[in-house]
Amino acid sequence: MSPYHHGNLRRAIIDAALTATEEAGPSGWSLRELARRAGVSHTAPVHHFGDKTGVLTAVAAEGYRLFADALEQTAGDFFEAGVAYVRFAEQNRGYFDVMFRPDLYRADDPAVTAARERARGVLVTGARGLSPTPEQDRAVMLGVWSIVHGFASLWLSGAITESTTGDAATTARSVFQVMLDQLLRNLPPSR
Amino acid sequence: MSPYHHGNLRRAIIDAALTATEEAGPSGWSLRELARRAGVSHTAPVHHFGDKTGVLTAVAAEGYRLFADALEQTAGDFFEAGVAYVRFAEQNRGYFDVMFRPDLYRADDPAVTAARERARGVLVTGARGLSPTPEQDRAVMLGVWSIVHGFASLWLSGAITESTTGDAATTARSVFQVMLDQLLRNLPPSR
DNA sequence: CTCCAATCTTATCGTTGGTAAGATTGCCGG
DNA sequence: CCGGCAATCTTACCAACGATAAGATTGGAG
Repeated sequence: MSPYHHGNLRRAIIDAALTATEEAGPSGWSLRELARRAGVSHTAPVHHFGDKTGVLTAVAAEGYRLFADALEQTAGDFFEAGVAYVRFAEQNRGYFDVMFRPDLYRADDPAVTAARERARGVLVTGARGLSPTPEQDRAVMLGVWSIVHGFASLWLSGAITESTTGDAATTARSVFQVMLDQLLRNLPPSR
Repeated sequence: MSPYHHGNLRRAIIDAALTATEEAGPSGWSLRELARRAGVSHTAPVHHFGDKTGVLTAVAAEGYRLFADALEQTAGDFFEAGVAYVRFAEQNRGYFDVMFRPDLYRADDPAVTAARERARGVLVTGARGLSPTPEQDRAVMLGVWSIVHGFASLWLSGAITESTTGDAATTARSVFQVMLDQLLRNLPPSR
């Protein structure tokens, strides 16, 4: 029937973790359940991930890679980077729900930190020159990050969805417009 | 030695859940461990909470009550309500880490929804009249909520702490100042 | 003082994460 | 073509977990 060797078990387990996370959250599934979904014994994933934390670490690493890709593709348009942030969260909540829960995985994993820093870079460079004074660069960066991340988090937790029609990106656009309008318009000419 | 009846097991279990959550996150402890910390058998909590989800529901309910209290005490000063939001998250992360993870508890619990709506009320009424036009009231409310919640979340996840000296409230103050400055200053006179 | 209801314990079950030891198979060097 | 090694997967097992059932203890109302 099914061959002894799965073929691409690593991929299958990660995919199973993603769909399971979308269905019941990162704490709503067991490693054994992922193995069942992949059609292997419950210890087969050990060889690829070590333990359950390893699976979540792999999900986080892959998530941050895709996340950084999505942000970088907005190339320069800082407003759209914010929208992309929210869109990623909505369309990839399996990744997102794990990524920002560092207590669930090994946050110091090299693959994770590398991709995370890449994503962070888009925010940092994008916020540079957005603030009235250079001293406030950091505050603006944190502010923009906060509003974007906060909206995405609230959306995923269902706090916003309830009383809203349309997708997250559309709603986010109108919110960011009001909140960042003056900030984006009042750019000092020299910076 | 220890009496058959604990005295106030419900309180003891909730407190144990809070400290355990602060130490290892809401998924980092077992119901049996809480019972051990309280010095009772591992099934004693059942009578008070039903199951593990019941404990987390009780934590969330109590958290939202304290949260609403903290927000309401800022009475009118919307800026300080935002700071109080962040301060609550920092000083009560045991509660906060559970509250905004509705997949962990029964989010439709009456006690939870009541206190949550009370907290939400502070935000909604505070944001009213803050936007340039009445049509944008909702967008501003979501925006302010997003930035405040986002900052608190990022702080707790350790994303901000790294490169910052001082407590969360101080940093939040400087961030909110930059981001909400113009919004708070440009209030239309009539509203 | 009695009895009932609240509270807590012991016993047990199926499931989980993790480890150890062994079976299967792809594949590389000869 | 093939021998053997390393990667991959399995079965067997363990302690811990969440949950349920049945029974023991105790405080308090009448």
